[in-house]
Amino acid sequence: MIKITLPDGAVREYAPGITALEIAKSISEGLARKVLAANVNGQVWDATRPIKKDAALKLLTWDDKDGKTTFWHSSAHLMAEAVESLFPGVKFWVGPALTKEGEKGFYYDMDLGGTKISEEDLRKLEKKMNELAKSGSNYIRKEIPKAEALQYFSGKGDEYKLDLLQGLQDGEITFYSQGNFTDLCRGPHIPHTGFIKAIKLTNIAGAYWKNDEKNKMLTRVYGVTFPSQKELDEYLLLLEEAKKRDHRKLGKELGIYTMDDDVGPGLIMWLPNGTIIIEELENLAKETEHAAGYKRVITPHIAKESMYLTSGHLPYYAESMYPPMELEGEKYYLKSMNCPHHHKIFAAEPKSYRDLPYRIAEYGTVYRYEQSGELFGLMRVRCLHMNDAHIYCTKEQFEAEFRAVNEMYIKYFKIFGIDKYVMRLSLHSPEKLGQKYVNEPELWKETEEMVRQVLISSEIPYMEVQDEAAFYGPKIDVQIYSVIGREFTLATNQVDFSQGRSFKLQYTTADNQSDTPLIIHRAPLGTHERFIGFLLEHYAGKLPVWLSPLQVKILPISDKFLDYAQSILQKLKNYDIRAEVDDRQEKIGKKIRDTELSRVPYMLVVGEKEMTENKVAVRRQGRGDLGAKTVDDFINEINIEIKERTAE
RNA sequence: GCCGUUGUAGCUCAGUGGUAGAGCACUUCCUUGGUAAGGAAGAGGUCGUGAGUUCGAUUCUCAUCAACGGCUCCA
Repeated sequence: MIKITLPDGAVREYAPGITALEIAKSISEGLARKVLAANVNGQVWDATRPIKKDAALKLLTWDDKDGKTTFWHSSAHLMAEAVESLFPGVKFWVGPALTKEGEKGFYYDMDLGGTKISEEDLRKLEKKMNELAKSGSNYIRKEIPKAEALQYFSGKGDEYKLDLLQGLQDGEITFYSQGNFTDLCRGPHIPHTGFIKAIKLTNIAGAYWKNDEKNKMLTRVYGVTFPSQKELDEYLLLLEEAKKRDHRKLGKELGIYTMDDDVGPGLIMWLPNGTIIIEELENLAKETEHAAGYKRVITPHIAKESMYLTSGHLPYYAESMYPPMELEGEKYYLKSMNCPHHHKIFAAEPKSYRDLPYRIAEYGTVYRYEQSGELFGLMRVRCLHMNDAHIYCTKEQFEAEFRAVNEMYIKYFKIFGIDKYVMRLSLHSPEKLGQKYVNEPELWKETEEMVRQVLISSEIPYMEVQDEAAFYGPKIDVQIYSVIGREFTLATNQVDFSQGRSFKLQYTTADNQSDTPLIIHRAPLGTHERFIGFLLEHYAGKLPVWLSPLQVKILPISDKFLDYAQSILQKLKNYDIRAEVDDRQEKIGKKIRDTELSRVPYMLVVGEKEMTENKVAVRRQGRGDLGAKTVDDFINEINIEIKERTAE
């Protein structure tokens, strides 16, 4: 007999070779009907795989992350079976479940050999999958010797699976079959296809083989499945809801920004409403930076080629810059970063250690030639306005400065109520030294450790990622997700041990020597484009009062009270409160509805009663009637909310 | 840049080988109405752009631009 330890600590004895599914049955039939897979000694297994030795066992159902992953991976196999029956001769690459935060479903990459697949085909495939699922075929695991596996796939002329086999050792190769479909697969799988009750193939996309753009492009079909139609419906509804929060939709609805074919792709024009948001953000940045000892500077949008040779941008990042324009025999580039200009400002006057840390800030406009397929609303654009600053400091000052920058992030995030983010320590890749990264192996190690120590001692939770550093040094990135699940770097705090030397930046030390400062590049508010895109989604368009382009709408009950409404408008304007009167000849219900939908935070309803008492009936967007107040009381309260930048 | 889809009024969308339609928004008039849609009339589009097929193209074909969904990329 073998001992099986369950998650609650209970130990049960079974005959060797028992499966997780049989164990589930021994506990309860109901449980057995839900088991998708099993965690055996920390590894996810088929629920139908015999357990031969003592083990810790956790039964996995739809409620477990690993249960879902197994379910979706098995769904990918089911889809492959359907594809093979509709498109004979198709060759498959890999078909994993989606595992990233917030993602649901699976895909399968395939080579259809020139056949194009359409939306219509997806519907046919769904139908086929439903048929196959109903048959309830078991997923059958088989261990196969490598030689036999090689023979099988070379017989089929399947170069993709042969390629996968190359990386596998004899003895670790398994095939899985269900119905008429057999695939090289590590597994695990759910017991049978009958679990898959609701199927939706979501889209067709191209994907480079092995994620390398030099390779052939395969066809990728995405799909999502659920154990019940209800869950699929809920999921689709959720997607619809997310679309409503998409910053591109909100940006249009709220009159934040526009783009135009004649201006060019990725070039944002900020409408008056968007410009108000920008001005408020810049005011916040100015106040914060002023308090933290930064000085503001302004630099031009272009510079000569020679500066970008010095900075290292041209050798490392020419492809991401707009091509140069030639004037008077010189090449000029649109700037893709502000740092070189700022370095020149540092160098403009001799510096001593007494001048350090030297902190200069600018909402700098930069231009980046992003690939056309990468552009994405406000989140990925070609002209952006960075909340940029550079701190030039000594090695001794570095830690305190770097820490202060992190603290500034956190202060900002509090204001915006941003609590879902990931701090990412972005490190270099040693094998890319001299290509993607400046070739200074020792300095890389040293500064990476320095940054890590700041994070650890500040007790900031973070994750480490290789090959995400800037070319001049490691950085801390703050990662966020758009409503449709795309990941972006919102803010960044970077160390630069390289450009100070490239630009021959110097300061005089206390013992009258010369030294090169370390540089911190930081952008806690990222760029206006990405930050406002993020804020629109974060607040679902309901911006806090201090950021709202229009803060108050005055709604007279009828024309008779227009004068009174105008007098209130004047008072609000005296306090720089952004307000308008709705002077349309509409009923109050209509005015309220329209104002609610346009997400103006405060509505002031004024009629006979309010006019005689010199009051306003206050209504808060999304919350309804708050009752009557005197105009002065209302002004005092909203002023506090604006000045304190209250989060909601 | 690559694969795929889409492109009709300010917005959301319908439609057709014989030069276009709805709802909302807009304008005017009636209505002066107390907390999420009062009524009527009107104006508004060379159907993304260019070329081809055709007696005739917004509709079919090709090219091009842009947007969208992915891939690659993201200093």
